Amino acid sequence: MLNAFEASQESKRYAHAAIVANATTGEGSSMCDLLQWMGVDVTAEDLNEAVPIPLRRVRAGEALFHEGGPAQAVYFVRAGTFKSTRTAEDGYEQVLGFSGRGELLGFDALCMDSHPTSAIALEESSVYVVLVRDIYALEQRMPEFGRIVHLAVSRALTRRGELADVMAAVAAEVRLARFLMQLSQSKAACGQSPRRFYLRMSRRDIASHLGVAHETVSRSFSALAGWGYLRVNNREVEILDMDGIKALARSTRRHVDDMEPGVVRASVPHAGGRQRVGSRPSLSA
Amino acid sequence: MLNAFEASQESKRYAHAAIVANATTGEGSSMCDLLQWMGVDVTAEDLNEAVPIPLRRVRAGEALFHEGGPAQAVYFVRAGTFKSTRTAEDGYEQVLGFSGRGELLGFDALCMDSHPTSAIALEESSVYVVLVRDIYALEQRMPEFGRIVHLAVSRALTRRGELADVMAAVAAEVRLARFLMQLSQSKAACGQSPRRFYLRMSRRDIASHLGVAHETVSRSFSALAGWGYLRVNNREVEILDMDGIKALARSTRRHVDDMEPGVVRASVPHAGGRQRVGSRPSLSA
DNA sequence: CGGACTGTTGACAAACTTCAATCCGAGTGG
DNA sequence: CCACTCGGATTGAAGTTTGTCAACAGTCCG
Repeated sequence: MLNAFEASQESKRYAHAAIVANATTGEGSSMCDLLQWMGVDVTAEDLNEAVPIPLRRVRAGEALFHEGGPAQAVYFVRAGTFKSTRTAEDGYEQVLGFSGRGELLGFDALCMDSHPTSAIALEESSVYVVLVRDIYALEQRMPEFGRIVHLAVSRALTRRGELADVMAAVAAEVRLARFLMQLSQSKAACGQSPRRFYLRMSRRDIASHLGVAHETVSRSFSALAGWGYLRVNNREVEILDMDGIKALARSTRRHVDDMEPGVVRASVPHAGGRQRVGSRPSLSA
Repeated sequence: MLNAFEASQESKRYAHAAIVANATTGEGSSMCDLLQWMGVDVTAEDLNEAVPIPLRRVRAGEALFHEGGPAQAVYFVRAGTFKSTRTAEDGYEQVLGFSGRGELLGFDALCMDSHPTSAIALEESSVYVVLVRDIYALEQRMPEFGRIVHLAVSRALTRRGELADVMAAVAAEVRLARFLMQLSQSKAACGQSPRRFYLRMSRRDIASHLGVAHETVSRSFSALAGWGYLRVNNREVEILDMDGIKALARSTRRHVDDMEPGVVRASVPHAGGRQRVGSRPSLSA
C-alpha cells in the first residue's frame, strides 16, 4: 500500500521475533565507531586509541533504564526510538519526549544519584553505552568525544524545550500539529520522508506528551484529516498540506485573527485562525 | 516595544539602578572564584591557573541574551533570577523556566548557531561569563571545571524536565501547587526560607510557564489561599500547610478521592481534591 | 477464534479561556 | 501635593474546549 511504510512495518515485526538475535549483546564496538557514526572526521591519533564502547540492544517495550535506577551510563541512540517518561505515584505516566538516532539519553542523571526519568524503547533499538565513570577521562583523552557530548547534551536540552511548544496552552489540534511538525523535521534530519511516517508511539503516549486526554488526540487527528491537512490510518500518517499544517502549528492562543493571507493554502478549508469546524457540516472525511 | 518594557521594569522596581549603570563591564573575576563559588575545593594546581572569567551584571528586565542571537557564551547565574523564554511570531511569550543561583544558562545554543531561547533578568542579577570558544580548552586544562559544567548541564536538563510536571494535564491549582513546591525547594537549596518567599515573576510569566491563562493563575492562588494552604499578597507568598500543599501537588488528573487521611490537615477545607471556595458556594460539596 | 489492547466516536459536565470591570500600587505630570 | 495614568492583579460572567464515562470498531497475538 504505502512503500514508505514497508520498512517500518518490517521493524515492527522485529519486536516479537528473535530474528536479529545475532546482532545481540554488546559486541565490542569502539569509540572510533561512535565518533565516525556521529559524523566526526576521525584522525590518526584518535585511531590509536582503541577504546571499546559497548553496544546494547533494547527490544520494543524494554527499558533502557528505569526512573530511580542507578546512574551508571549515558547512551547515544544508534538506532530505534525511545520515549522518556516520568511516572507519578498513582501510575500516571508523563511522557517527556521521544528520542531517535544520534540523541543522548540519561544525561540528566549525572547531577543526581539516580535517573530522574525512564527511557523505554518503542521499537527494536540499539545504543552506544558510555559509562558515567569513564566520561570525564574519555573527554580528556579525546577532545572530539567531548565535543560530541556537548553537542548532544545541548541538543537534548533543546529537545526538552520543545516539550513546552507542544504543551503550551493552545488548542489540541494545534498541539498535535506542532508535534507532527517536530516529528516531520526529525525524520527529515535522518534522511527519511518528512511527509509520510509511521508513529512509533501509542495515542496514549502522544496524549501524555501533549498534555491532553488520549481521546482528544484521536479527535484531533480526525479533525486534521477532516481539514485535509493529512491522511491518517492508525499509526500511519501522511501529510498532505505541509504549509497549511505548519501555519496551523504556528497559531498560538486566542486572537490569532488571520495570519498572512499569503501563507494560507487555497485548497484548504482552514482559513487561518481559530475557527472551529467541529460540529459544522463542512467536516467531511 | 522592548525598550518600553525594559524601561518600565527597570525604573519601577529598581529606580536606583543608575548606580550600577556602567557595571556591564565585567570586573575581572577568575576561574578560581567560579570554582570556589560553585563549591569546589580548589587545589593548588588550579590556583596556578589564573584564568579570568568575566562577570556581567544584568538589570531587571534586561536580556542576558536574545532568542536568535549569536551563541557567544554560556552563563553561570551568580545572583538574581532569570526567566528563559521563547517568543512566537505573534508575540506570545512562552516561559520555559526560571533559573537562579548556580544554574547554567545558554547552553542549548551550543548545538546551533544561535540561541533558541532568551534569558531575561527578573531582578538585578549577575552572571559568570564563559565564552563558548573557551569551553573546551578550559575543560581540558581544568578537569574540575569540566565537572562543574557537566553537573550544571545535567541540572539544566532536569529543570527543563520539571516543565512537564507543571504543564502536565492537571487542574490549574495543582499546577500552581507544583510550581510553588519547585520554587520552595529551590529556595531551600539556596539556604532561603522554603515557606516564605517573594515571587520575582509576574502572574503572566507564571501563567505562561504553567500553560494557563493568567486569570486562572490568580484564581488558583485565591483557591489555595481559601483552602488554607497559603497566604498570598501580590507577590509575597507564605506557605501555611506544606504537607497539605505537597499532597495536593502530587495529585494527578481527576478524582483525587482521598489522599492519605493522615496527611490532610484538619483545619483545611480541602476534603478531597476539587472544591471551589470563593464566591461560588453552589459548586460541589 | 477469542481475548486484549488500541483507536475512534458520542454525550455530558466540568474546567478553562475569554471578555470585562474593578482595585491597587507606583510613577508621572500638572 | 494630588490627581492621573499605566500595568499588574483580582474577580465576575459567559461561552467553549476538553476531560470523563461509555460504547464500539479495528488490530494484534496467542
